[in-house]
Amino acid sequence: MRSAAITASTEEPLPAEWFARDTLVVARELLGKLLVRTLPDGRVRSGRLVEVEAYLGPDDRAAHSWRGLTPRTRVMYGPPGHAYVYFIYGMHNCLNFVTRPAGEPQAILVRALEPGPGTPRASGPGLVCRALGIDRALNGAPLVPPTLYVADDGCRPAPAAIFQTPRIGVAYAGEWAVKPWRFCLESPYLSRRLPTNRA
DNA sequence: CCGGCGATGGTCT
DNA sequence: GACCATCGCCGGC
Repeated sequence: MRSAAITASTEEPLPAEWFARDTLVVARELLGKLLVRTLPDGRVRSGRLVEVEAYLGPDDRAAHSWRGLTPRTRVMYGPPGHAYVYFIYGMHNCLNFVTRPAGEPQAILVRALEPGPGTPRASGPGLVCRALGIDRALNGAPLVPPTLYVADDGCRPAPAAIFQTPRIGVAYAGEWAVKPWRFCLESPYLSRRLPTNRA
């Protein structure tokens, strides 16, 4: 496969329609794409996506939208190509990309990045948000430059470098807990090597 | 190296 | 008032 190193080649921001497709296809194709964040002071942080999880609400019991439309899940029901940012465990933010057309509450959680220049390690969903300076102020924001967006720089991971496991931390979700909807790229920056999936 | 657990507050019943 | 799509520390081996 092409080197996983961050390159300076042309970046093409992924449009909202790209995110409207089948969520599992979008999740797989997100691997190797660049996540770019411009901070309020103008500094840029970035990373290559190496670990994501698909949440296929409302049927998927592990998805926040399983219980339907609430103030928190409102953004999941909105149009694709937007950021769904939620706060958890009293101290961490988690970043998702909304997928599917409005009305279908599905999203993809960003779990780990291979950090780009000037970007701290981001091996875990809370750490991704800390590294990129993302909090709930960005909940509902469209994924467009320069604030926050996903770009295709031509990186095409070899299919053999991609693997799937059950999602992390959703053991409560019954049959949905074993769905192999965590998508990973072989990388030293994964949040964990084995899907321990503790409750 | 690993498993257990505390921190800390929003969300929903 | 229970639960939570987490993290990092600490102690035991």
